[in-house]
Amino acid sequence: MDRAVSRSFAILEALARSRGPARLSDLSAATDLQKSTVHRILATLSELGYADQDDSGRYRPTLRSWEIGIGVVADLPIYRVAAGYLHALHRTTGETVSLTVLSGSDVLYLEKLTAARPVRFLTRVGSRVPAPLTAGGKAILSARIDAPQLIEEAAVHRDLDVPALMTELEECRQRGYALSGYSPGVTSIGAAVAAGGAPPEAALSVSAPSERLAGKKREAIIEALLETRARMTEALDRP
Amino acid sequence: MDRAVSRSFAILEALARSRGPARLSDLSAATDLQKSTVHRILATLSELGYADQDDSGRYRPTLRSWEIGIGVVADLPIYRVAAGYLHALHRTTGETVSLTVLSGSDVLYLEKLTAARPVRFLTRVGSRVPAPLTAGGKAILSARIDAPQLIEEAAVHRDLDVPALMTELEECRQRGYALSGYSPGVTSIGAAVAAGGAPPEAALSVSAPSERLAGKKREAIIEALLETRARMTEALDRP
DNA sequence: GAATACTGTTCCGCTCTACGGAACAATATT
DNA sequence: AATATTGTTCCGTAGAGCGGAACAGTATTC
Repeated sequence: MDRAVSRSFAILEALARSRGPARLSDLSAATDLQKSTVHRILATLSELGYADQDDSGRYRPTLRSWEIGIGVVADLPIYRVAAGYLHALHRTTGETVSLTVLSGSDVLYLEKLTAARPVRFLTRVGSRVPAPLTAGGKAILSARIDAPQLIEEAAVHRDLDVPALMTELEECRQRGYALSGYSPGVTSIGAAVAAGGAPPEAALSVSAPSERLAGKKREAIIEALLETRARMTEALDRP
Repeated sequence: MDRAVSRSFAILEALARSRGPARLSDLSAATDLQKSTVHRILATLSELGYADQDDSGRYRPTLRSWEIGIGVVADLPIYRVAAGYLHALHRTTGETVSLTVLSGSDVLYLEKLTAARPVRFLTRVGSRVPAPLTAGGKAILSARIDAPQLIEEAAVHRDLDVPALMTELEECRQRGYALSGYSPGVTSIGAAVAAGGAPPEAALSVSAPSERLAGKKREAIIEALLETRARMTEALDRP
């Protein structure tokens, strides 16, 4: 475990986490590293183009890490294929649609198209939410009942009741989609997307204020969601 | 210049650049580093959550760098403020709108809302294009005539005629917006956005097939663009 | 199916890098 | 003016990281 490498990423992460420019001393405190060490590594990061120093001596991260990261997602088959379907789903439903992927016990928001009448949403693209709390996460997990340790870990992570979650996931599996409402007043409907026969890693979801997701409209949205999921899965399997 | 740190980023970049999973030997060749060195650093990167190894032994970057990067852009005032204005501009014009920032001699595409009737576009979010070739880049540079070395460097970088570029930029400055058509058949109109009296770093632009950008519609788009720029600048200056 | 050419991985002695405490100059704060 | 910050530099020393070679496993080849 290369120490300097590990430390450099710790510093970069601390730099990105700090809103606005960060001071050397703060970074030193945040990472629990000697000032001289942080200084030297920051010099290296600056030389590599990952950090910058303003006139007052404070440091900020550059867009370099973003460039790399965006290249990584752009290379994901799911992401590449999803764009068109997300837009279509957004257009037909008129509501907020999201693309999420499973990352450990969390779900990661890869893309989101916000409704014209937007929901008070806490999540933004790039944010993590515990999988069992979201419609997309439940949809993915429900297709993974064959891997109970995964679900158990996700549940324990959040002090959730494992048997209760299991039965809910089983319902989701039979129904073909998952429901969620961890943000009060907001309901989400999610469906998992699998590629090439492998267990699903991603999910599509539609979110809206609960009162807009009732009756006929709700049925229409579920139908559009499942239809989109089917066509997207097909597109992913097509080489 | 910490060697291991520098090397670790070189490896991570090579990993991100390689489309699909990368083999150790290829990374070793690409970075011109000993196999054992690459192996050790990859082990570190994996432990830190930046890389992953599949069953066949090949390595892929994780979404970790993306998470960090997206946090960095989300923290940019320009990015945070822009979202709403981009959508509005997209709605009124019906065409592709982009938000770019200057990065060295290039322009970096931060955000893009694609038209329903999309243009055959080469650029995607996260890509770099030499500033003097784009409407947004010209718009930014035209507001920087006070810093000729910046413009000169950008021009030389691309073997462009410096005096010619200078006169064009001067025209842009007087007109208030920049034009560009480096992709054949596609015209873009760009306007620079400045914050807090500082020289502009970012630009808004509208792109469409040249034939759609003529006559009255062209005038309307320019008006909408300049109006949006004005309101966005105002919003940026409001604390 | 044996032989070859790759993989990724492990080992280990030597070198030099990265470390961290202390002193530094330059600002803020009191 | 005095004090407490800041970021920066210096340098002797410990040990981290290096790289060559040998390793085991898997495709490829003949």
